[in-house]
Amino acid sequence: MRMSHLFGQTLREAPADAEFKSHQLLVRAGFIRQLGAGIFSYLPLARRSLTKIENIMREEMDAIGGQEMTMPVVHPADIWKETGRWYEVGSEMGRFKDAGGRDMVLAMTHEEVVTDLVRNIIHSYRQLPALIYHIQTKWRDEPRSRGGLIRVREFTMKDSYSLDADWEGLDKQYWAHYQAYFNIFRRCGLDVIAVESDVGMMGGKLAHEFMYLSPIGEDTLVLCDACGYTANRQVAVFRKQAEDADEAPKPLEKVETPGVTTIQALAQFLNIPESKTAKAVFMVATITEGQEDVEKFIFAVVRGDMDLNETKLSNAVKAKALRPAHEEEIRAIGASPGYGSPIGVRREGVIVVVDDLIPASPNLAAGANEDGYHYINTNYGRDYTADIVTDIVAAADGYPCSECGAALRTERGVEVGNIFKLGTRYSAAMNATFLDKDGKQKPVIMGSYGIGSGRLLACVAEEYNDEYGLCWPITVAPYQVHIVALRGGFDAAEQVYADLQAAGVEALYDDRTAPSPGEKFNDAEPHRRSFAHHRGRSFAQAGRRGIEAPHRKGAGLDSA
RNA sequence: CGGGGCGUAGCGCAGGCCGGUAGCGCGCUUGGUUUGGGGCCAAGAGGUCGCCGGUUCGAAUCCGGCCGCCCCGACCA
Repeated sequence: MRMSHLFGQTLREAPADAEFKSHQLLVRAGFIRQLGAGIFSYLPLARRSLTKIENIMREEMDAIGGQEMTMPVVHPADIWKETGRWYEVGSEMGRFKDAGGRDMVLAMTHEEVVTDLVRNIIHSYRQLPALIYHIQTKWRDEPRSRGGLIRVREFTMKDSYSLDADWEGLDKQYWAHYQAYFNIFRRCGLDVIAVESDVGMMGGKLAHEFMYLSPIGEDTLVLCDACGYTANRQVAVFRKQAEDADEAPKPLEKVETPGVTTIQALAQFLNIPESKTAKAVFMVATITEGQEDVEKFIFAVVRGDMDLNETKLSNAVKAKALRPAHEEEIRAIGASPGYGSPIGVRREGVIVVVDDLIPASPNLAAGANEDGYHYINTNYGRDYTADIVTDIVAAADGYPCSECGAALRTERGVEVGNIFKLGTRYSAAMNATFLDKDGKQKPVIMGSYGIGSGRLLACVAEEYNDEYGLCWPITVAPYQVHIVALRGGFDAAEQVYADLQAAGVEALYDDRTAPSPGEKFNDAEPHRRSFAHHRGRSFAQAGRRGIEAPHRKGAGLDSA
């Protein structure tokens, strides 16, 4: 490609609103332009890199038996109504009506379409297992897109779907993806770790996320260096140790605690550790009952020194949405903000969820549902009971690992891929069944697996840059070679460019006559091919010594 | 959705309080000069000052509404 005709422009300054390195550099280097919030155009350079990433994904998918296809971006809402997601997913789903007034959906993922195909095509166990995939545009109306290509609303994703007759088959395809994903990220030059994750709106059984560790990540990961346990904080578990578990229950007592509305203040006031207190957290959950959404007040109790994990709580009550309760709602059930207590609150329309550490923890201080008063020596079972007792606490730095007891550590990460064991959630809902060997109709067992190509590109950019600009791994670089022609060397550069093209090497040739050498070099930097070959006067004079091949971080090809 | 900020040339910004000719740097065009890290000189092109309404003789500037974008939080995977 001749740079004189390359569509795109390098910028000296990044747009003021670009926060992350990857965003700044991708814009400055002429890879992307923003059209609207979370909506980008991908210029020729970016397209080339994306194509390379997508071809790597194709190769790895094909290697585990995948067949590429293409499914539509616009779906009739009917199939989403069949699985219930039309009702379950909120404003994140793009919806509109077609000219005939029919409800339509912009694809946010493709389980429904796959399942519709499956019920029309798969009839017999003889057609299974199968693996299909496509690379297609998705729309997710994130309430808050940000960070350039890291978090966008319109994006392209490689998503694959496994179809099996039995659970062993699903397991096999799941772990095949697990390995294939590591291969894909490694070939793109990106180090990732796999963590156990929440199944979220996919509603499956087992899920892993592939995380690029970076401070810009929006997910918190919980890691154990001793045994290798890794999980998204949303689902991370840890070993719970009760404090004074064998202490005998003491009599319940109401004490005056004026102005003491926080756990910290309470512990200080009573001169006890925070671990000897119980914390009440008030939430309101939207729960689907039949076709209807109802709001339920959630009264959650965790030990005072720990934090509520909203994902765990949300899963425990099967909530579609969860938000903090307003003060009026709290008062309405007979509780008092700052002095909340599970003892003596209204129970109708209220779900009391208690962390499983609480029943093992005797004599905790808690609120008295009366401004200015707390109870001491509350004991679960004797003083109050819950509708649900389960783990609803967030793991944190230093907590003991559930596997080995060593101290856990947290890190930030960006989710670049995920794999889900869906099971029969979609096939059962949409009646996608096959006739098995034993002559029985059974729902197809499914898995779904995604990697966002733009986000992956952004993460690679985030990882591979230096003070001059981007320095792509050769597998992702838009061009393998960058030739800069300087005065006195144009003829030689033309020749090299022709030779490289003839040899099938992807070359970007800066044939522009106007810019000064400094400009051309600087223009080459943010583009950052892995090599820059310069042809100039010195080349004409000194022959091969005029060739320079700077080898920087990210370059992955031996010098020719 | 809550809080905050910003919309003036392709990019980065000034002007706004105190209403009266639309400005700077970079980029772009033309000519000259220069040529190994964004050099220099000269001449140009390019703007419904986000949109709608109001106040006023007169609005980029003051007032109201709306839209868009960014950040923090909530949310989501």
